[in-house]
Amino acid sequence: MSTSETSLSKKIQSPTLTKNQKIVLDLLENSSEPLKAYSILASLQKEGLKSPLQVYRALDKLVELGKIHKIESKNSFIICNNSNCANSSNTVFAICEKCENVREIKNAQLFEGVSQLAKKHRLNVNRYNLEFYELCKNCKTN
Amino acid sequence: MSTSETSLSKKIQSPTLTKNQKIVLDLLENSSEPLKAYSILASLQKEGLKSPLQVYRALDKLVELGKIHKIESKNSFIICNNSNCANSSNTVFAICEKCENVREIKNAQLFEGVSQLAKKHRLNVNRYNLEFYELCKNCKTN
DNA sequence: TTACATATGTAATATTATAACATTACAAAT
DNA sequence: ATTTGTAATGTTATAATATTACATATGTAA
Repeated sequence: MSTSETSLSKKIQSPTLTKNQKIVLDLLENSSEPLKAYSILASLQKEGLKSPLQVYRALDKLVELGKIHKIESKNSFIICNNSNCANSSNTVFAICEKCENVREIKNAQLFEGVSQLAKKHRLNVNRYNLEFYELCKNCKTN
Repeated sequence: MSTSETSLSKKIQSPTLTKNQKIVLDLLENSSEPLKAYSILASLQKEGLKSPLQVYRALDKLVELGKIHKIESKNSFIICNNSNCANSSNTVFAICEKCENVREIKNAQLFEGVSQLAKKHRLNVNRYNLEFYELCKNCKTN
């Protein structure tokens, strides 16, 4: 093993995920919609998950790492599709008022705009969570 | 009874609250912080409330009327201190990351700013909920 | 009066989340 | 190689939050 490899093999910002974290992240990555903790548990029982706590612990960690987000108003979790999140941890979602569909909005200008607004109003904000309620395309046409 | 009185005595936008709604609103009005449903229940048992459902029903109605707001990330409810809410139903909160203190921000320009941002980014937003995470004054000095 | 919508009371239960505690895995330091 | 510390795990039990279901009452408009 070369010395150079050892010094580089340790990635600074992203610790390797543990088994439970990996399978939970995997499930969310392959889901088209936010999932709830107990539904994750049900789906992953065949992979060995046995208790809610195992799920919640994995979820907590993944949120902390910015790999997923919690949709607070729905008690559910969604994969992060935004490379910025690991850094800023700000989130913007559009939630359909009818079908409850959720999509994360990743628009650097919008992010920045909200931050600027906060600054302008003398708010010393570490991070924020913005939930826009709309009528999604599908629901609008139907 | 004069005819004029009958025609005016019915206020358009604010139905009279029922007993349960009134006592829940009262409690929130006199609270310096957001309250949780079951803590409201405990506080109001002497007033006759007996079941969670009575509390949740009153809360739902009050939220619908814009008299209170739900802080989604904390499962708690806070009195609305913003005369705009009945109309716009947009909400902006500043939440302390340390002590969990919550204050509602009522700044028409900020409200409008966020709406403008949404519009600018082609989002057709009915209403929004914005939660700013900060370190509050108290926590900052300590 | 009838009919309707809305609110109520009550019990049971569903859903979401955490506490407590014993154990294991792994990496860093010696 | 062993010790030590931190984080993750497994498991049981339970706490906290929220809703379903159903019977009854109340207010209001036709």
